[in-house]
Amino acid sequence: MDRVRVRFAPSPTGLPHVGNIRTALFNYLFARHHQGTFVFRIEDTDRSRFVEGAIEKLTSALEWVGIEIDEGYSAGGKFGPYLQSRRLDLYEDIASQMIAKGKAYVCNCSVQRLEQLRAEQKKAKLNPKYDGHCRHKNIPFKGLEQLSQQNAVIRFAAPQEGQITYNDKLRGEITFDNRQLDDIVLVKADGFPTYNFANVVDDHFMNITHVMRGDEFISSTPKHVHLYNALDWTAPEFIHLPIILNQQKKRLSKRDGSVYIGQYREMGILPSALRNFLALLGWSPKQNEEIMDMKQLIERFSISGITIHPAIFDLDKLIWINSQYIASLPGEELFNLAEPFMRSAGIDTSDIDLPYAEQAFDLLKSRLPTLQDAPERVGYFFHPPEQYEQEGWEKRILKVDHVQTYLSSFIENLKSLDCWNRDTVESCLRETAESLKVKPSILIHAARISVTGMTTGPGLFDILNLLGKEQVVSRMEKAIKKIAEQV
RNA sequence: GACCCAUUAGUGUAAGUGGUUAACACAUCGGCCUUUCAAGCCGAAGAGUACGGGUUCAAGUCCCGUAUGGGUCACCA
Repeated sequence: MDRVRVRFAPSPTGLPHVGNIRTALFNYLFARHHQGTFVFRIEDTDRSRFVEGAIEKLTSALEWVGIEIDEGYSAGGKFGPYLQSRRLDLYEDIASQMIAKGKAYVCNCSVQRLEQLRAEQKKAKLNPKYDGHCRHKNIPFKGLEQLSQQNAVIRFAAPQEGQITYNDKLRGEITFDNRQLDDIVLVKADGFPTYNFANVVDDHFMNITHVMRGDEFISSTPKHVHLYNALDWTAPEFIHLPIILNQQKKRLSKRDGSVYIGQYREMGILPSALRNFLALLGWSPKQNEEIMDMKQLIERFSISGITIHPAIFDLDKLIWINSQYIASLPGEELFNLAEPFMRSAGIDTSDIDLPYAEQAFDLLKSRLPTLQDAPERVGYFFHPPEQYEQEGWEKRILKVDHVQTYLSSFIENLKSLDCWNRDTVESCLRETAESLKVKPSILIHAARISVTGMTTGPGLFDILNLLGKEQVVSRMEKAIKKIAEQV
């Protein structure tokens, strides 16, 4: 096999979608697995759909999930430019060569005529298809720039009989009847090439060996193969990736919540987790291990593991993967990642002691599905509880006889502690409970909600230890005051 | 409508060229651990492979049909 060269070639028409990045990731993993090259090309041939800033967002989405561009837009390389709108001369050159050889022709059919033609064909229950009206009119080609004045396009003189078969690496041979195919437009009246044309020309000149793209291109691939044949070029290998559907097996849409990469970032999904999840969307490794870092993904990725049925986007699974990654992170790193989420929830982290925050996150990380959950779940390490969880407060405080007495004696005993650590705090609580003749759990639960405002969380002694004597005492005193108000 | 692609427990995926009682993960349920909630560990239940034919000693695996879902038939990509 030649040295692998693959490309990710999105059009800058909107925000980067999970499907886009999944395609990019598969290409990237394949390239890296074979020590090949990952090329990033921008297909901006539709000027009406161009969205300002889209290219930058695409680039940063790739960067965020850890895909490095070896060659292409923003990275450079010897097959550039990698922006199709800057390669117009090339397309013009190839198109005129094709016209000269009778493989393409200028067509000045009006849009109205084409619409009418399609309407009639539809009425007659025929396949909508260009009828070759201009195929033999030999309308002169005066260059791309003249096309709009001529109100004309360039069409491919496609083979009209026989069959075309191409090999899809995953599905095997796929055959189409040439009569089904059309004299597709190669260059539009605005002088820009169509996807079908530019994609073939660029893949050829950029020496692309494998085209890995969404399976919506299965039906248009025979047209591309015809173009390669007409130009006497060798076609690359084709690999069509399954579409991504939602759990209702419908096309993933905005209504499903999040389809754009940026939204996952906002949700507190780690890039490593999203990448891992995306890799599993339409691909499965030979072994059963599902948590894989980039290195492992590259090592294990192979075309034979790609699925051909639709891949279903399972958000629960993504969150599970995310929690696995969060739990495996060192507290310090987790804190850095969570800090923006803490800030936007109104928690001031500017003068937090780093080792302290680190420990807090170490305690919490096995119960943190996403970074977005951090403010709510670790908040009490950064500020006293503003309110107490209603049900828990009733059950663990209001319904417990003499609870104020219990807490008060616990406070007194804690105050007299010389050495404050997890063990001394624990034995202090257990001794207090014993002298009060209550089960330790009564005191534990009451202390937990008093100090954190919550009924769930890490082990109480870890919490008390980290919070420190001063905080613990003042929080419990505050809780006692609140009890007094309510009794 | 025509053409092309797909269809395995609730969900996602595995089962190289057809060959033991269809495997793994998520979710679910139970147990252990424990002050709670998670995590972790152990275990359970759950499909006979969309449906109907056929080929074969033997079929998720090959062939045909039907159903369902999806894609393409643009001067979009």
